[in-house]
Amino acid sequence: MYDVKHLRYFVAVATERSFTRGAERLNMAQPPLSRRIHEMEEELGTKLFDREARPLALTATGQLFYEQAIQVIQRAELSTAEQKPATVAE
Amino acid sequence: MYDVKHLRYFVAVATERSFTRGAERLNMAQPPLSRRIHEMEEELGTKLFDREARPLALTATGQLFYEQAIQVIQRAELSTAEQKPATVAE
DNA sequence: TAAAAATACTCCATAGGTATTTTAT
DNA sequence: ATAAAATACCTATGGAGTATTTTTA
Repeated sequence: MYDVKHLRYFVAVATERSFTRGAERLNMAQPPLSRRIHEMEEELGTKLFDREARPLALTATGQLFYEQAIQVIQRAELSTAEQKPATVAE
Repeated sequence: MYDVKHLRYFVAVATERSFTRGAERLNMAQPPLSRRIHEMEEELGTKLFDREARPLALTATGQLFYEQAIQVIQRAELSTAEQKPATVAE
């Protein structure tokens, strides 16, 4: 997984427990969001969501991945944030 | 900065202190690498490299960014690695 | 003047949109 | 029957390549 944007997609779906509402939150259409998640699952070789469940649920792997995704996103946000205020280093 | 791949590009140039050698290390051409770094700089609104210096040097901001980039990359590597050992939670 | 980096294009792959169908309740 | 997710198709943007032109030491 190389694109932090995709991690945000995953987190949106996980948070909303819905592709439709996740897409709304992300201001994008549902089909491309579903596809992105599918491709992430293929890339990882494992399901992130249990689509049988109602409402949509994370698999055990999905839950692990969720924790990790949050951390990568936070790390990435920090790193950009810290550049902005010309925090000129020593 | 959303693409971890781009962070790797940056790290390659910073490590090699050269766009040309960074591109070699990444098995890509020099021009697109230069462009990506430029776009990162634009996005951040600040220079990451001092191109006057030779060998090529990181700016103070670039050094800060380097530390952060390393951490994001490591975090991202960990998070994918941890999925693989298939806890294939159904 | 020789190296390294920057431009100027061209091309293609990826990602997103819309319309529609399928699937589960 | 309905609501949500998946599929099909189309388009657009971004990223990479090659060729070439600056740049600067």
